[in-house]
Amino acid sequence: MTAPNAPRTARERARAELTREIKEEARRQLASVGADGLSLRAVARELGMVSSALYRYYPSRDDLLTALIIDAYDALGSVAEAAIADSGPGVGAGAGLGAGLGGGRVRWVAACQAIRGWALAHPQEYALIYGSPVPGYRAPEATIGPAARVPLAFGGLLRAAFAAGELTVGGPAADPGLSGGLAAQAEALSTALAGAASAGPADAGVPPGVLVRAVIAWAQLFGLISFELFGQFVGSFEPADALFAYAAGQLAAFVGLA
Amino acid sequence: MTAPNAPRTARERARAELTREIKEEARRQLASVGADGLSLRAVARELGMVSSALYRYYPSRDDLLTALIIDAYDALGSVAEAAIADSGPGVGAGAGLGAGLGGGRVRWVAACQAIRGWALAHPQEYALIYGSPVPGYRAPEATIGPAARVPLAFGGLLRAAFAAGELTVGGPAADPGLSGGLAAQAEALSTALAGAASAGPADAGVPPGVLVRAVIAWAQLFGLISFELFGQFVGSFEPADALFAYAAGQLAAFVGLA
DNA sequence: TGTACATCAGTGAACGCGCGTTCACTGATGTAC
DNA sequence: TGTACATCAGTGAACGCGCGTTCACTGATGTAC
Repeated sequence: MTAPNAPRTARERARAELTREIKEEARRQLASVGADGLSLRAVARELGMVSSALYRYYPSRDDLLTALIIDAYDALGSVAEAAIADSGPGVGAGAGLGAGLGGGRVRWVAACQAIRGWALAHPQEYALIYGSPVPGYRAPEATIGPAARVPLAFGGLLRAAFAAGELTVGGPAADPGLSGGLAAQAEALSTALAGAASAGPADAGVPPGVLVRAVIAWAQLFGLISFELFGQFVGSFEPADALFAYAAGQLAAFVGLA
Repeated sequence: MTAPNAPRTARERARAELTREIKEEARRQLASVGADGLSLRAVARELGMVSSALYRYYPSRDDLLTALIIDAYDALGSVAEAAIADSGPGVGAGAGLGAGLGGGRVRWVAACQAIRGWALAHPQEYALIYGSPVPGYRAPEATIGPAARVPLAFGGLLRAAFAAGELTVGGPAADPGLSGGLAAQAEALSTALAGAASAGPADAGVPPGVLVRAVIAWAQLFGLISFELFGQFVGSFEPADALFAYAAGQLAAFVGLA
């Protein structure tokens, strides 16, 4: 049996290609006019077809938007995953700058930098998934999986670091501990993470305290990127490279990555 | 001389009132349809006037939007300022929960909570000023002052805490120090802050390291709020009250407020 | 206090625009025999 | 290999909508004498 999704006939090949081209043109327009300015008619115009023809490929404008959202989540997700994978276990132990740092910390910083890099290169796509919601648009279920890739990547990183003994649990002084409700939420998330990851049942979950801090750090990461992208730093910390590098390191320390 | 801006004639009173009513109706619509859905015609319709009449009050749609943006910044700014002022120096030293906490820390947490509270109560106004930029809209200079109120309030808080000896400078271990460029940016911001505040020339500025951390904390605050508001916590940390309370405390510690 | 003129708020019609979506159609591509 | 039919991509016109903004107008309110 050959690949079941490979297009065979000329018609199928043309359809697959146009479906892709429409999405690419839509992405191009998204980059210049934003999500609300995205128009089927403009996309069709640019592609040299009549607007009604697009309906053979996407049943509505919202479906096209959904495709772009899923693509954006997937792109950012694989960027983060690749950054984590590429700064492998050997890097931290190697010579030079990385010496003395745990692999987990190196991977954490690499992931943060990679995410910021993607956001700066694709601001409108970033805004599409992490900016204010498009009014009247309700994200369908199909976006949930792709949206979870970045948090899952961080979760996997932490699990590995914890297993390797690189996590300083409850490190910083003056940690008042978690309230009951917060601990419960963290526990629920921990088991969800354990279920989603391809981990054996004996694999211990990350302690809830670390998880809570990781969620905070995750939100912070996107807070920094949004501020930079949406212009809150104009006139002070711009360019924000140094600020971001510093913050990424601080965040790693905050979650307990030595 | 009486107040020069007080309306005297019936015409002037009517004009002032309608200018306000238009803005209020626009704010109401903003809350339900978002910034892009805001339409002059709809506002006029709701007010029982003809759309062209609005042009006697606001020269264009963008001017109306600008008025809403300024109002939103001002509302959030005064909420933050009030929270800081109301949790005065005596609070931290009082009995009960606050015992042992510095006034600066109490004020910090109060400001964070107040900002979050306003954002949850006015999500669309929050999105207007801290969400993704409205495409095609360029914020005029008049928004700069109001936009600065929240950062200035935090800045004043830190200056007061520093003067009171409540700031643990360079506290947490493993602080790698600031790179040259980052330190320079922080210094520039510090002098700008000192100039903006109503401080005597002998008033010492907050150390740059603290300032950098404060900026990071500031971005984090809005990262958390945005995640909560824009739905990234759906299904895990929702409600986010406990998470936020914990994070606010951690942030205070991060900037050095004991 | 009364009158003549200037100012200004609000009207209603219109301009010109772009949008998403539907629908009957034509012609090309694919499939079964 | 050839023919008959089914499938599907793309066309072009149209529907119905709402928008921001302009403009000549009327009638009411304010001001100066």
